[in-house]
Amino acid sequence: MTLDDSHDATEVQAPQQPRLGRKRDHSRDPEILEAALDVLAEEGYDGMTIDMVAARAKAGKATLYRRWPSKGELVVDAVACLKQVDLEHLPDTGTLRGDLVAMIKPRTLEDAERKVQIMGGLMSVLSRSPELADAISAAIIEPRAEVNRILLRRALDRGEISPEVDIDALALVSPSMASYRTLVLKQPVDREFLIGLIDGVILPAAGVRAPVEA
Amino acid sequence: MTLDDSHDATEVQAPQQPRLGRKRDHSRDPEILEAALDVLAEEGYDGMTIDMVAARAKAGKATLYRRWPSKGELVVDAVACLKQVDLEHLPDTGTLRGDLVAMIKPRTLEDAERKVQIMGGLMSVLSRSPELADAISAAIIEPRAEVNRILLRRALDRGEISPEVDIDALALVSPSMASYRTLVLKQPVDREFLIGLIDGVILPAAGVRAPVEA
DNA sequence: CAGATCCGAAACTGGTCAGTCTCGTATATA
DNA sequence: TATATACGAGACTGACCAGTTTCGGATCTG
Repeated sequence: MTLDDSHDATEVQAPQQPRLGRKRDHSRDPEILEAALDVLAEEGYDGMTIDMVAARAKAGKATLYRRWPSKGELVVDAVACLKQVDLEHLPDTGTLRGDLVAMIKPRTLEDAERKVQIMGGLMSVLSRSPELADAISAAIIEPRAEVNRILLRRALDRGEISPEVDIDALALVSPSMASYRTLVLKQPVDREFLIGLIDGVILPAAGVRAPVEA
Repeated sequence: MTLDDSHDATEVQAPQQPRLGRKRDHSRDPEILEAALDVLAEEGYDGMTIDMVAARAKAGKATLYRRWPSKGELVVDAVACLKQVDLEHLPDTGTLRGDLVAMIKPRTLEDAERKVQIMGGLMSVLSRSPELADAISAAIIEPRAEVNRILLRRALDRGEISPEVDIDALALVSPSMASYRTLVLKQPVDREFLIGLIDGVILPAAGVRAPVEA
């Protein structure tokens, strides 16, 4: 949304002639947005300053304001630009447990942790800014839930889990517990934790029979 | 901690002579701390100003600084003053489900919601202030987990759940999902949600047989 | 009533930060 | 080489806010 009518589409990928010179061109937008996300994850919304973002992107503060009218809109854009999980290429191993375990990849864990940190840094602003709340929801919250819904629905179609299971509710178990563990308990969401979550909570709640005795 | 060596113990409950005059006395500490918690829950740490707290407590800003050296310490004190759950008088109905359901009381839900809001408002500051992180942990996070651990341990002793269940992990399901629902999804943690959580997730994960067919 | 104490109100100080503006430079076109 | 554009750097402005100080009034003590 905030993205459509602004600049990204035209400028970010504008080919022009990328000269030999270092990195100027036009449109350093992606670097700036990435810098904003980094600062956001580390400092939170209120702790983030425009100077921090500019410095990290090695850009001038004025450059940021040439592209975004305010800090708030920059952040909304940055969040909206978070790369999405590819819902088309989810693991399909034939079992719910297989799919869930296949989702555990170092790359995915890092990505998820960063998003959770960003979400945490924006937590107290969510109530103040519906725009931002929508951006976060669309970029982080919904996709994560949707992945689980898809895997659970497949398991349901396969007859692996009972039709009485509340898929929508169950899809939120992993995002909830991972966020809480990262933001509140400050503990790592690693493979061990996730396997325990899958075998100890999600599969039993889904009514899958043997929680796998190794 | 930050409480012990300061003032509360002597001033908060100092009887003195509560004269007929309106409400002066000495030690409006409780009102001030309550005001701080209210503002905190509504605005978050960075959104909260000392003037807001003073205004809400109908006190002068100087009065706050006469008692606390900084905003940070005021907040730490306020959080530490949150009234604790009484771990001695938990429901004991004879079944895990009975105990968990008995924990659902309007009073408790309100109290929990406020604490979660406060936690959310402090989320982005947790990394910057270990003191505050400790206060939150001791006042909000640990007690909530401990309640569940106690109920689960009782169920274990009763033989109601299998010894293989990871009680510590399971005790975090409810706090995690309730926090996520409140702070991220902005949906109410009401009786319906909690019953669904108990019957759909916690009891199955605990290995309790019949999830109760009404 | 006289002195001491504590209060709330509000003025004040200093630092920080969002947002603006200027300027010297580097690039791109021609 | 000349012109135009967009950049990074950084000075600047104005608002806001933590923390301090002042002051007039109300209460308690004697």
